[in-house]
Amino acid sequence: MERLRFAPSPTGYLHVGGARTALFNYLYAKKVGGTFILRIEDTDPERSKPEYSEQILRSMKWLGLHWDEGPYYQSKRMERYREVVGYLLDNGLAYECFCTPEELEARRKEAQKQGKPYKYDRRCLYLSEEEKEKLRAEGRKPAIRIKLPDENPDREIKWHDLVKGDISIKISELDDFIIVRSDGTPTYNFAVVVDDHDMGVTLVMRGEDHISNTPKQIILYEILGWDVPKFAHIPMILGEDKTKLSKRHGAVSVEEYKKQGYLAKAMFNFLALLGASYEENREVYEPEELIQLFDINKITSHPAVFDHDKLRHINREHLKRLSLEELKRELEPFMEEKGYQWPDNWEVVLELLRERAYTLLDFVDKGDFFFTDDFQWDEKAQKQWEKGKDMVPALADLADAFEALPQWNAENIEQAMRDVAAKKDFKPRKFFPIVRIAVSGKTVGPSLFHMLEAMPKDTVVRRLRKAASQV
RNA sequence: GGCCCCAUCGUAUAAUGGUUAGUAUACCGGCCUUUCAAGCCGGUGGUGCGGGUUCGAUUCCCGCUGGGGCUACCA
Repeated sequence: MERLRFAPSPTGYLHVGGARTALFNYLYAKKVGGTFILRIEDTDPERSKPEYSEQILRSMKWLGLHWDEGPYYQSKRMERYREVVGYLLDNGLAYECFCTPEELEARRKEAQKQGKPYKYDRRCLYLSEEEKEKLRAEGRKPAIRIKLPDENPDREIKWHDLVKGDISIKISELDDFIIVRSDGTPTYNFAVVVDDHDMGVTLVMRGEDHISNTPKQIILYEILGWDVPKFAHIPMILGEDKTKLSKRHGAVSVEEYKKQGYLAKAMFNFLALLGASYEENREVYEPEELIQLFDINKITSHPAVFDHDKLRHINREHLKRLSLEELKRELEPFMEEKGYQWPDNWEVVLELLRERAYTLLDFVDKGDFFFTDDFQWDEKAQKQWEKGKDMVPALADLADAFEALPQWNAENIEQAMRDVAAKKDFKPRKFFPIVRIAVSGKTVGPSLFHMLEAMPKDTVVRRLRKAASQV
């Protein structure tokens, strides 16, 4: 039975990179009937914030990344870490280090200045009890370092990465890294090993930025005599400029995309296909399909640029697939935000609007005139209106014609419009856009006759009269 | 600087030791339409460079270049 985990640190919102890592773990676990564990890595008291944990959990739920176990919090497992450290210390596998961060930083800088690679020099490994007591008396609080095996510096730490293939690094590249801070809290490389072991994790799937941590962790497993899990490192997500995706690239948190009107399903779909593909000629999938299709061997080994255009396209496709009831439900928060009310014929309106909507936000932006009299005229509409000023008075005639219609339907509407245009000697293609602007404030939108049909007659007449009087 | 990872149209990807190097998106053009979309049709655009191996490399090997990651008492 495979056990996987997603282990975010609550130092910020869930961003799309983390979401994709979580997604791949989720897909893998679901595909093989394994367990998906959620663990919050909050060992850094400086940077971890509870509100971020909440935010991350919320984003994961929204995306449909449901975990089977957890969330576990590392901050609640301190006793266990102490226990393991005790074992390491008692057996001479780790040792206290009294060097301060400042001293270490200075040595690092010095080494850099001389162009030498920096490694901790193990000076504290050889401290006598008296010396340690003296340092303690000075008020120094020791950190704890792991003692790396040093019998063969040429020895290579290697593993077969499920995404990257064979990776190896000489043990001499590593140094005695800190596993417990002087305040007693464990560091990432230590806590992660203890947790993954305790939680029975069989496959560690995480971002590529963790590759260099992997050898350290493998050594820890070895020193502790524990089984080493499988590893899979998935490539980073990059921004348009091909550097690691970050805030300066614009929207990066899952929450933001939700606010911008993206469907959870679409995000799920897009992320699952970012750095993987399953069938030619197809890219729109339901989450269940992606679970069935998931194959870790299909994940590419190079980083991928986050393409907003593609996301928009995928979102549009999912928007089209929704039933009108589902669509209405998704739209509810956006309508509420704007203070809009649903018209009785909301189905007709949504049908008209969704043909050119990329996001949920488009419905309330591009379709504002369906929901309120207080809609905005966009810039193009203003300009075109100015150019067609001479036709504006005719809108009053059109209002009269509309009022006289026995039946408010597209055919009658079209006929009335053509009649008025003919009577005034206007070309339909010149006159119709003016009508559109008068009732919607836009130059583009749904089929005009059907759009008008979908609006209450009195609203249309009112807007035409108001516009006509603006000359 | 050191270590590690990576390299196919702008982007995401497919493919094979021999193909007209495919698909999607984006872009451009046409049809359609009152407009914008959608749809249909068509188009521009790619194997980073240099060596090998080979009858033949985009594919395999090496080097280079380029990009990315890590280099913390962050995760």
